[in-house]
Amino acid sequence: MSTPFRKEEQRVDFVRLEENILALWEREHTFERSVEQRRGRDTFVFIEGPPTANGLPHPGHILTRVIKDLVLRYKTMRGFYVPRKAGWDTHGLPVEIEVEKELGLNTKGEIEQFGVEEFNRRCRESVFRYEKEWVNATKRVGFWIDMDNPYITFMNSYIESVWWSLKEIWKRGLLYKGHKVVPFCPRCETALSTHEVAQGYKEVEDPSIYVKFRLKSDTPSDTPVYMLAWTTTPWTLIGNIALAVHPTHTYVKVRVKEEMQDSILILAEARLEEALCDHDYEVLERFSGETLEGLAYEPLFDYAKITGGAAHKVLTAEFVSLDEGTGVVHIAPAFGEVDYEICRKNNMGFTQPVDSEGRFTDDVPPLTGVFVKDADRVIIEWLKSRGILFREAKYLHSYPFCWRCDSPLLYYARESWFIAMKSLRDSLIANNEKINWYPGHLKYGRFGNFLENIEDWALSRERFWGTPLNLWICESCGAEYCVGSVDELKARALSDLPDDLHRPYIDQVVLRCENCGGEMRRVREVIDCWYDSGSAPFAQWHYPFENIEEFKRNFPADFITEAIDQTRGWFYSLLAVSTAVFNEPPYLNVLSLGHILDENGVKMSKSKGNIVDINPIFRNEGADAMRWYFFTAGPPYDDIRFSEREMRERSKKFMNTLWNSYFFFITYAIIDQFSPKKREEAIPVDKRNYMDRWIVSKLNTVMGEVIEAIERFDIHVAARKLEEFVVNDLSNWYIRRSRRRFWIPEENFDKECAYQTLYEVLVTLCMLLAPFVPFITEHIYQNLVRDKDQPDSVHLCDYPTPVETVIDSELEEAMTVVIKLVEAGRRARSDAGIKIRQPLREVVIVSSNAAILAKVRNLAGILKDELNVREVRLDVESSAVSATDYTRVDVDDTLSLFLNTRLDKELRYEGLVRDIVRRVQGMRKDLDLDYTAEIRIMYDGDAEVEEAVEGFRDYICTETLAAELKRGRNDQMYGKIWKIGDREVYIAIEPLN
RNA sequence: GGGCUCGUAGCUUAGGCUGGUUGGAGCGCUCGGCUGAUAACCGAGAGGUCCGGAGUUCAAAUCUCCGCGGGCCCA
Repeated sequence: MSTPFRKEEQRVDFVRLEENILALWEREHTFERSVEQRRGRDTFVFIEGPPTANGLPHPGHILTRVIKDLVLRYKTMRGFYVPRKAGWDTHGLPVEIEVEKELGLNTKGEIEQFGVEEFNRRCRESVFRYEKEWVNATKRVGFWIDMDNPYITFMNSYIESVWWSLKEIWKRGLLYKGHKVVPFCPRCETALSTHEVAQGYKEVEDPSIYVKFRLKSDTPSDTPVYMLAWTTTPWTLIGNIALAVHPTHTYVKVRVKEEMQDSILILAEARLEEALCDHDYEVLERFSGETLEGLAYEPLFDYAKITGGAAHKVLTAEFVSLDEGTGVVHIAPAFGEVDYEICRKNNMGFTQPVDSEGRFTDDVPPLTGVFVKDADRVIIEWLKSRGILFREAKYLHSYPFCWRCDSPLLYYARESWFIAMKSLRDSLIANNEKINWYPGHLKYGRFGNFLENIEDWALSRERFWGTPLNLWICESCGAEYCVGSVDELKARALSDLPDDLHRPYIDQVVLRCENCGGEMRRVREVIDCWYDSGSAPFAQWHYPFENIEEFKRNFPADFITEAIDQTRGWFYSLLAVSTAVFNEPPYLNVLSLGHILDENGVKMSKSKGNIVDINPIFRNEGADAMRWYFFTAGPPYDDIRFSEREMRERSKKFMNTLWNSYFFFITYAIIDQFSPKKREEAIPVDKRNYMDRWIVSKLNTVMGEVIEAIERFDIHVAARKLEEFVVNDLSNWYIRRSRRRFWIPEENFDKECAYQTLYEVLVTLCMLLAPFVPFITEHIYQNLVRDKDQPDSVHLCDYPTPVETVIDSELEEAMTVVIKLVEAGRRARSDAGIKIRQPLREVVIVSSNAAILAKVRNLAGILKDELNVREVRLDVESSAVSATDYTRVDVDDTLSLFLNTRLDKELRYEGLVRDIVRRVQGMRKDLDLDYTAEIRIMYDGDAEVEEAVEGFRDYICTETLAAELKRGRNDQMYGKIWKIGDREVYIAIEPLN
């Protein structure tokens, strides 16, 4: 009879193993089959958060991918149908910036000169370049996802779905045009993302001026009263629309001595000292800020063309700070986001005296064409000459500069299209109610708070590479039309449609205005790429133009996961789009992951140069090692400090132990030609010995705990339970305690039980571990399971579920007690200075708790073996144990162990013999003998040695596979003189053949 | 500046919701032991202001507040 198992190397090359498994999966289409075989079952819907393909994948991306993979493999094994469509986020400024760098372009003007057509072609190309790296890493790490049919946000079909959804929003009147204040680089003529802004802060000195705004009064002859405001950007005064004070803080009216004359000023009481500096003053009145509300003041300049509302009034606002300035804030809606907001809330007007290059427009004749920062000096002089500059100083603060060209950024209002998310606030909150967040605090914490204070979504971007905003405006009558599909566009276009819906082609498409018959042209903007990815639930299906049923079956998603920074990113954009279009939550469970930090707990970033390269890890440690490290390092929702050393140690221990357990089995199963039985032919678990019953029971208990933990996304808990089982329960206890059962040469029932048990445990363990470490488990499974009736991949198996009938908690508890007693016994030996090899007469277990004693009684054999004692005695009280002969160790209040440490001649001889056997075994190993090789032994020593050896002759021969054992010396053999205790023993061996 | 979150031995961490024996474990270190699956394992030891401070309480790593530090998001 031939063995069904293939031999294994004791030291395995995990990297090569993984490469072989990758090839196997490829060859056998294992992934596709794992999905297909569940078709018709309940669907577990997952949406892949499309990676932004503008850089190489780093460890954080890998973490996200393996967590996704774990959950999806697990759900598949649990019987769900889990299709997985890959996705690529391909639009957006980051892609454009990469291309700009390559081409050496800096401004939008330069891009237009270069040609939008070619520019966008390169953007499209660059995205594919990075995609390759992603595909490789994704495959290598074992993330099973369908990358042959991905959704790609730049595809016409995707764009068409996005257009459709925007039209739905437009039809509901939720799409409007407004202004948005953005950080803007006047030289590059482009808005910067907050991320880019954050890169460019510098300490600079700016002017700090205190300006007097004269309040209007009914009688012009009155002594003028001024509001004293403070600003560090004098040029923005041209755009002043209002002043703001805090509603509840105390303000004062003071008489202040100035060089020429006294003046009456109003400012916050708390700012008096600092703002008035050395000036003498006299407080005339005190009042709260709200008394000032609505007062009108004289404009500083009359240049501004103000549209859409009132101007030059005092407003109240909570954001007014008393930490600096005067407590009176100058408000210019064109140059500050809070400024813009407060004006809008109070129906104030708007004025924009600056053009897109940061120069004053024709509206400001003396300054026309002057760059705003250069106007500061001029404006200060004007104010001074008019006597309304109260004070001038310098102010040191950090201010953002363009990371690319180093120009100071301007906060600058640009026209922008918005989605009125504020009006959907209640729906957003209601939909959030239906979502389970992991970790739970996000639901009402970071995310919930964000929804409570939601702002309208500034949707448009004045850029090139993005989904074109599908709005056409009539040149004659100003009518606005949102195109919701390609067909619609075709029907109204005056020319043929381009093959590509991107700029610049789409900009050529002119529509006939239904209103006046005039020509409609598209607005120039593209849309925020967050809207693209937020549309994934339907746009990946090209809904509603295709796959209507497919979409309905896959909405809402059961599960998504990304890193925590996506809370206001994709997690939000999904909810926002879905709420606006369907008024449904787009996902029901969301797992937010922590970030991967470097070894020192600092975020990995390009600029810090601390990004760990994952490719060497794949080459040296392998994917399973990395996966296991990520799964066990801590809760998935906490940050992980990535340490390669830690990763190696953590995974080595687990992977090696798992491998060695398997290797042990394979080695002996081949020797014994063990072949696995079908379930119905196997020896029933309850007929097997207690160790077998224990490990099976433990396995099933752990199984339950693992499933429970994964369902809660406590992946670290599940992984650690499994690791503990493999290392402690299986390897270090079950196999170590049971190995002699495998060494018995002849066939017997107990050995069969041991083989069957270890076999079953290993196979089941592979299934339990398959979602975590898919490579090694597949490899082991491939060798262990050869039956044609069984699935031919571990990933095609059902996830094991606990069998209640084999769980024996009594036995598990008993074993726990026994393990504690073994530890106590070892300690007693250590305390008494007697090594384990020396047999002892007895150990006495004393407990007042009869139930505990009963448990120990059944497993007393283990104590005998582990503690190397002849007898185990149980007693309810310790009085029968004499103090002199026994070493006592307490396990707890109710359980103690007494080790009899008295040695007689017989025990000493046995100890001596054991030492000799141990030396012989070591020498066999020195000679690299096969486990089954027979040997001849020569020994020499004093009379006691001879007496001991002769007394245990059979024992020695059996243990060392010796056919001959003689006293004497032989220089031809491999010999050594050993020091055992305080005597010398000569031992020599040679193999027989 | 604001919100959320994390902060336990040299390192990685359990426990924290539900306050209550001497705060567990792994790696590393020292000593001793064991070893024919296991560069593995076992025993002992050194190593902790549980980030700091205040409060609640008979009792705080745990609950509350205020700081400090890391992270994320937002200003």
